[in-house]
Amino acid sequence: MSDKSPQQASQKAPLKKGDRLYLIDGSAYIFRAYHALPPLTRKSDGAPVGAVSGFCNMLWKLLADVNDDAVKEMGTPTHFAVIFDHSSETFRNEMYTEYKANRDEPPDDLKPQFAMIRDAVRAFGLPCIELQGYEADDLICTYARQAEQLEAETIIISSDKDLMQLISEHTIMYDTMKSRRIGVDEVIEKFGVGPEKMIDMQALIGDSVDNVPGVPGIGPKTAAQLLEEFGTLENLLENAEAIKQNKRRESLIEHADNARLSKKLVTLECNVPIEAEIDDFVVTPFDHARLIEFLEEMEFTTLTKRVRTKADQAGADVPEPSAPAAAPAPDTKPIDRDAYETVFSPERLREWMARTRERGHLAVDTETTGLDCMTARLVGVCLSTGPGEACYVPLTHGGEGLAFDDEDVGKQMKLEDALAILKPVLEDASVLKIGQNFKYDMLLLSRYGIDVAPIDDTMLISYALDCGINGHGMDELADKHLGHTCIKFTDIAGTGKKQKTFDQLVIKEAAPYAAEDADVTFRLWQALKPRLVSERMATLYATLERPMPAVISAMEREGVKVDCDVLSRLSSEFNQRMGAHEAAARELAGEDFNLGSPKQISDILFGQMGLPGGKKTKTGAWSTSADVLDDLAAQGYEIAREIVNWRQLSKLVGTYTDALQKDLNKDTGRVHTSYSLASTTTGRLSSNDPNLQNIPIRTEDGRKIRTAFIAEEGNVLVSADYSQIELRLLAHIADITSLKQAFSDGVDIHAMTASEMFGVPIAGMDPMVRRKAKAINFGIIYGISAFGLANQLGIPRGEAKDYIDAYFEKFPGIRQYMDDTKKTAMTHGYVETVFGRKTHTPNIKAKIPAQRSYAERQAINAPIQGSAADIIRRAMIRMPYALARSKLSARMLLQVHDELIFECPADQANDTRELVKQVMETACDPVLKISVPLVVETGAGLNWDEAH
DNA sequence: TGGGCGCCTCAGG
DNA sequence: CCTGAGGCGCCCAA
Repeated sequence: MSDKSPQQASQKAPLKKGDRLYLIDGSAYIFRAYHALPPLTRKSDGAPVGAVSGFCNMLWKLLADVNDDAVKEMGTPTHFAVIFDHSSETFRNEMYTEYKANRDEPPDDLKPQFAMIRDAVRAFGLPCIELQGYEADDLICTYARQAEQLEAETIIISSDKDLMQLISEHTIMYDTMKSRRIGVDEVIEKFGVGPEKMIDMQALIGDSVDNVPGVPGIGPKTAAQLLEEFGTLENLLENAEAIKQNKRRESLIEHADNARLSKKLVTLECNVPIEAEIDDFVVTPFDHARLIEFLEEMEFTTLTKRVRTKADQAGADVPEPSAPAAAPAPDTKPIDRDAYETVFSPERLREWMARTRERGHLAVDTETTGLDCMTARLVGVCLSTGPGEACYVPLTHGGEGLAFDDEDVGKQMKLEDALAILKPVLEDASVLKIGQNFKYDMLLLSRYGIDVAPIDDTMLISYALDCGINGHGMDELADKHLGHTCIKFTDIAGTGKKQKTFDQLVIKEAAPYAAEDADVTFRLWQALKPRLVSERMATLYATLERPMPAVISAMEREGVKVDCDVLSRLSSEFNQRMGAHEAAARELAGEDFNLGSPKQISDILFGQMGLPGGKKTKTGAWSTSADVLDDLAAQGYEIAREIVNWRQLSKLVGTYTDALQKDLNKDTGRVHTSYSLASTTTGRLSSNDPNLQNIPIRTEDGRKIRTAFIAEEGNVLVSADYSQIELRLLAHIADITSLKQAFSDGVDIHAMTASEMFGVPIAGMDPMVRRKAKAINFGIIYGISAFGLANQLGIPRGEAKDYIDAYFEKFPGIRQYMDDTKKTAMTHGYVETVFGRKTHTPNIKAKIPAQRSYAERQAINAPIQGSAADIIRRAMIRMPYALARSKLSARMLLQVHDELIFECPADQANDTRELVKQVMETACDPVLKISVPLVVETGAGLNWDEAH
């Protein structure tokens, strides 16, 4: 054993005589569990988890079940570690390239489980041991031999015969699947020789699976007989001449070298340069909360229950683990910008990757030439393996001709070299990648051929925890959680027209800024991730947040095809008509003015022309909004009509027909919006650059814009939208029997509301009456106020109040729901959706009544809007998998709150519509039963207008 | 002169 | 109620 300083040693528990060291052969277990256990998938997202489940059950039994056969027989572990193979290449390949060469790739539904199993080990608070270039067996050998010298008992959990050479008086194996102990006697019984002869035995018989040659014609029986007679392999080979049987003798002589090589291959290395020591493996009390978080995330309900029961018995703090001792509070060094390394050589980068694999996690941040990740180029990569352990890897600084002098530019490693080193780690299922707004980096890296997985996103963790309390940008989070002020990008790159892109920065100056981002991201992860458990948001995060970056970045990268010619034609049509309105308005005003300026309009109308003003704006000016101008137009003031018409067209040109053409990506010929995953307080997404969630539909002119969104040749657009989802959720959440019945019967919900409120029959109903009821239904969802409804319907406040009263009279359950929701917000400070997403409502206790009412309306709206958002998220997360399973090549392109747009080959339109509908309608299954049917309507067409 | 920012208005759900 | 975008107009710095 290497010697350690006393301080370090005192924190450990040295292995001593009589202690029991359990070593799990993790890699072998994974394969066996995968094949032996029935396939099991996680309900929420269909991820395969069978092997993980088996693994967790085994760990739990060994560590916590006093009645477990193995533990009863072997005794409770004092030290415990799980050992994994690191990669397929080991030192054995250097002496024999064919070694394990015919191993197949693990099956697709096993691969993702490797990472999960490592997560499981960590969740159990156990060390996860692996080392580059060595097999798990070598590490096990090294540790077992060390334990042997200390006369401790070693229990190797495996049934691999390669490990049988380790068996001795103090070292045994245990096969948990067969509940079978394998000691010296068992080896002799099975192979006819003792464990000390196992190496020679294997060298003779070989192993076809691992490509160990052995000696042809010699099997276990013969080998045992020969070893019995000659003692050792070497002795046997030297005296092979003496063997009587012709075949056997000749084969041994001919293949003596193979036998010797085989011996080397099967001999385990017991002097591996280990990094973790046995003393570190001491079993410590469970962090039940951490384990439960993981198990819940995996949706292992039975085991979760078991652990909970045990935790309760032990009086453990679940779900509120608070004791500082329990919380992993690593002594975090303060942020030091000068301490970061700038990585120039592939060798150094490889070393960072080696450290990453040891840690099992890596914070990643990319630096690029711009904010649009569909056009930006990669400039550098920032990495952090732990707090303060960060580096910057500059790659393409000074890209296109140097506008400055930077001696470091020439030292940068080649982009493709760096990517080749990074890719295996970024894609390694056993290394967790951590990012802040990771969707951006993932999309960028996907353009460079790297699919980052698995991931955590600090922005989304913050969103799950603190929605409604603060924003979720890195600078704000760093300030709040780390008390650290980040360097702003504009501080180093300047601002405005002269702002530099990242590649134009001097590396020495850029590096601290860049590396800091990765460091901060890592520290934020440390600060925020444990809260998911203690605040019981782990499942929400795992099911509704964590999967989003991958799904959304795929959509963004896909983009949607836009026909520029259609947009141009519309632009000129609208411009022409605007000209006519503008001329008419000026004629009527008798002077020139800017129709785009509310201030000038107000001056003309309410000043010079003396028209009656309606509403005032927040700042006290007369409003010129559309409904005010509509009123004036209705009173016969033509100028108001002209202004309204001009404005509408101006909006369409400025925001859509002209603007969208600029958003066309030159490489793809498509428009790629960006979805913001954490900018709403309800769980909705928002779309920007350009916003494709507010493409007009309500007016005829506006709808023409939708005809410019088209499908690729031979394809169609498929649209699928939830019908009335928010009202349905209101009926479910507030538990309104009559509403639920109406939805089950499939009646016209607004007409039904009108009929109830005003006592008129549905058949032959006045459309105006229905319109009122519809406005009220929407008002209810928004946490109605008489003021708002009056505004909406253009009726006096008193009348609006009468309607609301009539509504509450007919649906008393809704008033009840509203009161209850306000109460919840008051007592808890938050409201939540059907899936447990929280929106915090800090203003609910505001002194100012207007502020408080506003907060109350938010509180009423958030659970409804948010539940709908959760449901469509679930559908989106499942969609890629569902499409693939149905062998459909449809791509999901857009989300507009209750609608999803796909593009698919024309001949798959019907199948796609059917599948999409099915997935969306069953999105709540199986965790939640909604008491109203969710109905999805679909359409298909050559453009978005036709598809809708 | 030009960048930054608040305001108003309006597109969608 | 939840959003994002564009234009205007004001303020401030260079």
